[in-house]
Amino acid sequence: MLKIGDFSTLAQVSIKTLRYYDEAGLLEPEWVDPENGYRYYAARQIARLHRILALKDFGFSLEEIGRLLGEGVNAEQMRGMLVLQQAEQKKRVEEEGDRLSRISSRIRLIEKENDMAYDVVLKTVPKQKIASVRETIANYPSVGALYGKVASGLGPGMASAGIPVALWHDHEYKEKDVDAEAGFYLRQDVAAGGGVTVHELAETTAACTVHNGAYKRLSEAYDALLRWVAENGYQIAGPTRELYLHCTKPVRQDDETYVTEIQVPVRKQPVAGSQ
Amino acid sequence: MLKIGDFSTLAQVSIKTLRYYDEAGLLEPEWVDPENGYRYYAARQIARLHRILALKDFGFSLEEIGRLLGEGVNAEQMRGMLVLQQAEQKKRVEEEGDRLSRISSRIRLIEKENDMAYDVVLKTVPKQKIASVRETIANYPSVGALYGKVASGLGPGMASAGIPVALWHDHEYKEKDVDAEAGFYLRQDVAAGGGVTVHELAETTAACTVHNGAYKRLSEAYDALLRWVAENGYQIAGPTRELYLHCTKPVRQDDETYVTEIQVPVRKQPVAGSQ
DNA sequence: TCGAGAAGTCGCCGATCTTCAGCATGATTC
DNA sequence: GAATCATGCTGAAGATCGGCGACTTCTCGA
Repeated sequence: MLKIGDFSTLAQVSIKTLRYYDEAGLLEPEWVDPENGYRYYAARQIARLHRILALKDFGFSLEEIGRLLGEGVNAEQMRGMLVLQQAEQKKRVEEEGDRLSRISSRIRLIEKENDMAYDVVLKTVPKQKIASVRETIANYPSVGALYGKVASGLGPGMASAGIPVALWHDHEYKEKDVDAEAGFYLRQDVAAGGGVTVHELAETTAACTVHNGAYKRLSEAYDALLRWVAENGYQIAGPTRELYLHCTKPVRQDDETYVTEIQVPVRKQPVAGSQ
Repeated sequence: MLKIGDFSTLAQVSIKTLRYYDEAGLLEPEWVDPENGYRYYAARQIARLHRILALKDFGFSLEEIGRLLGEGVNAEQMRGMLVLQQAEQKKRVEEEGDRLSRISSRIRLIEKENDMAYDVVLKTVPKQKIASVRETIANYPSVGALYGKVASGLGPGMASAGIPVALWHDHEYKEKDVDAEAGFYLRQDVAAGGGVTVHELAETTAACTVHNGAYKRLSEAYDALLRWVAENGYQIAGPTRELYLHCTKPVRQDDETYVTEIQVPVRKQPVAGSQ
């Protein structure tokens, strides 16, 4: 029979923690003196304590451990729980590895540009209704002409139009004959017609960055963004979106107050060779 | 000028969070209406918000982010912070990988034994004074004879003797001529003499398991323990200790109430091939 | 062997850490 | 009149740690 202090020394677990485990029903002392409430442990109980510590290390919460130790869980059930935990742990390892990759990628970008440059953020973009026209246009800047078409096509529906957006459907950079879709996010449903299509963009995960400044330097943002996608093991999974968060009418290519968000839908590249 | 709700929608960050970031001085609205306190944001501020999100993803706390954004931190300093964070993240990735390895190892053990078997715990064993004799003995069980020598050598000093311990100095299993050290942990300093040495065992990290039962089955515990050491990429870094947490005098080889803790000092094996 | 002080133990309450989420209440705007 | 905005308080998560006052037990000297 060991007093809590002795047991604590033996097992390298603090007295506080032992009391907490007692209270939580994880490890009750072999005997409690009804006179003074002193807890007395048996050396044999260190085995159970070790099991608790091991399970805790595996990532189980104390509550889960309580369930695992409490009911008559046999080896087979325990194995099942461990396999589940193993799967979660694998995910965790992968996530932390990805995070490391993002940090490293950012460091490389700073070293290359010697500037804090662009912050790329992975976020889930919700589904979104859009009214747009899709055409093959001469080059990127000429997308501006399409917004007039959308506006006139919508007519009074323009009232529920949100921010202007462009979608680039090509899979690579094109000097000419660009497959472009231009339109407005919609706050409410609106009737299509007049060459304007209303449809819904599905929810997607996208790598995003914001470009503050003139359009002529937008390519720098693209550089950083595509670099990020490649370096972090993603692949492009849909048309790139450009959200014109701030611009003017008429559009000036060199207005430094413009704010543009670029979103590249991505999915994790099937791992090959990574652990 | 965007109201907080619009900005929240645009940036995919909750209003609560935006208010919190304002309060924390991380992202103050471009303008606050003094009349009603309404926060108004500029689209341009999404860039700063993205930076916050990116840094948060890198593992910085909001307080650290505040410092990184607040003072005039230049690209070089930012790089320095990121490199630090990268190092921490590398450690984290490694730790999580190790944890995964431990879970997998445990699953294999259960599958092999079809039993919950032994829980191996890695712990830091503090430095510890010990009074002992070291001799080459015929075989493992005959270590018992050494305790009498220690006891008589210590004489009245036995009063401050703690639990009996054996240290096995051989680097492998031996059938005979075992290099054994036997003695007692000391609660207080004690004079050496009479063939008994008093010295201090340094603090060490050890893989530990507890064997509840007779000594004749102690080898099962060793099996599990050594298996664990090998499977988790450790190597043995000192003499194995056996702590006799519960035993009787005289010793019986088949007493099932005995409790013995085995501690194998280990260090992480120099990684080769792992990331 | 007794007494005094030291050490151990008790339960309880709160702090820690971080990042919000929820709710109440009231003002304002569309 | 409904949605949006404000402030501000509380709670939540999880596993302890720290501190308090009150009691009990141990130890050592006289």
